[in-house]
Amino acid sequence: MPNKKTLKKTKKPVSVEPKEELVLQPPRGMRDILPGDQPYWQQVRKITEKAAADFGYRRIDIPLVEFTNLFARGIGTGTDIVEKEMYSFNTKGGEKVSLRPEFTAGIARAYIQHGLHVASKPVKLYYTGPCYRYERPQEGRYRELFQFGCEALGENDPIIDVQIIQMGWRIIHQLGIRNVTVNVNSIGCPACRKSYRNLLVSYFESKKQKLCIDCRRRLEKNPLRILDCKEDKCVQVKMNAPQSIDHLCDECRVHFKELLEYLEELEIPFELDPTLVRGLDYYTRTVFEFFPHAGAEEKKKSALGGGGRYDGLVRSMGGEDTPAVGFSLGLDRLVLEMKKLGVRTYKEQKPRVFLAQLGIFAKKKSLRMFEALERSGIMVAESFGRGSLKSQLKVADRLRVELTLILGQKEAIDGTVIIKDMASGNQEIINGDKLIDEVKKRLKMGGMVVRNQ
RNA sequence: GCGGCCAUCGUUCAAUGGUAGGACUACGGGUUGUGGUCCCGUUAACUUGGGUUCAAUUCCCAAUGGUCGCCCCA
Repeated sequence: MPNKKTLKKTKKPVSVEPKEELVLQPPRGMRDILPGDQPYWQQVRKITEKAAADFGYRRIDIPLVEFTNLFARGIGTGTDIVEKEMYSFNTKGGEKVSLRPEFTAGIARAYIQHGLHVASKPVKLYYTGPCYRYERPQEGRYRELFQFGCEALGENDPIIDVQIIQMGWRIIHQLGIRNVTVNVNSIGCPACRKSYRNLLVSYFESKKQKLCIDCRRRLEKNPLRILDCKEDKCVQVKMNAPQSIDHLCDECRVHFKELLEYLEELEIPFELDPTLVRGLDYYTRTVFEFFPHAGAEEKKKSALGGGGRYDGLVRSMGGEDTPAVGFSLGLDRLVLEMKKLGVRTYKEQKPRVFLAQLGIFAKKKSLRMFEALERSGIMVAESFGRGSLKSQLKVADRLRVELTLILGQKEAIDGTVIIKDMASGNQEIINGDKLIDEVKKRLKMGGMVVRNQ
């Protein structure tokens, strides 16, 4: 008889069209959020939606799929997100579409399309849902990521920028993540950015030989990004580089100055970070990121969220001139951070009563009894599929219920129920009509006893 | 897209060039309708594809996935 190995060897070479094997795993970077993690997610949903409501933001849902050029135009063709991270495909009808890598472009589109600008300004919108980026996954970084964010459209006053920062910070704080600072910077408007850019280029040109290879390339393509580089030698060079905040035009400078004043008014820890440059083209003036500070031994952490002003986006997409500012939070990262910090979430509602049945007649009757208990607001657990009373009690014990109701053949016929106190083990036969009242009474008593101890 | 490390029951940790063992969990049992401990049992894994070899879970290569760093971002 051939053994497994020889079978393997004699197997035919893979045919042109091999039978596709079912892989019990989602594609790379995709993951399940299992019941064990749901309390965290539930908490995140609760806090974010509360904050949105408190600040007067209304929910908007936009499609997961948009035309690819919406993102290309909105986010910028030179950005990494558009250049190499989009899930793009052609539909059967030949449309070029992509899964959204972020929300802002789609929201700007919807804002223009539906004439949302007729509402009084600012128009405040919030969103939540998945986005897709084809990146190399690692901790806190997935190809399917969940975001929550807010956009305020039609308001130029820096106080709204601060309010946006306040919201983001408050959400993070309320989730129990207390070790967070806000990094802020202003990258100016297109006009002053252009002159600053020239200044930067000429500065780095003079120090070109001291830069890393990547940065020499960036010098041509996107010199602002050199400020982000972590290479030691580049860090050295950029220490003395001209800073964007020193070269803002008058209007942008005033905007930023006011923003800082407002920010100081709040008790939010913030840091001016002249090297903060965000990767999306549409940003103007204010940019910010929420950073958890790492402990001494810990590696550096990635941003929990960020945002900024995008005064030119709506106009560039064909809408009217609309200053706007927004932020988004990476929910996966928030959950990750909550878990790391050991943040407590709400307790799942646990059943306090277990219903056990024995025998065919009782089994049938227990269905109704279960419903009656549920209807009167008593959360009941059961394990109807199990036969023996013993195994049902084991389950009841594992669930740590306070009471177990036992409905056997005899009780079912008599119209009674055994009510068993799990702590003491004492049990009593009571009339079926009085069951609900008795259970309610006992559950309250149980609570009192615990408190008096 | 680039580089490092890793890959064994559901989880976790072993061992081994001759196909794998424990712990936890799950399920069942320790007689007739009663739970926590204890005891017994059952289910359950070598990521995939090549190569070396008489023989690969073990060695080599690749793919895939995970993780970490870079890039970038939430």
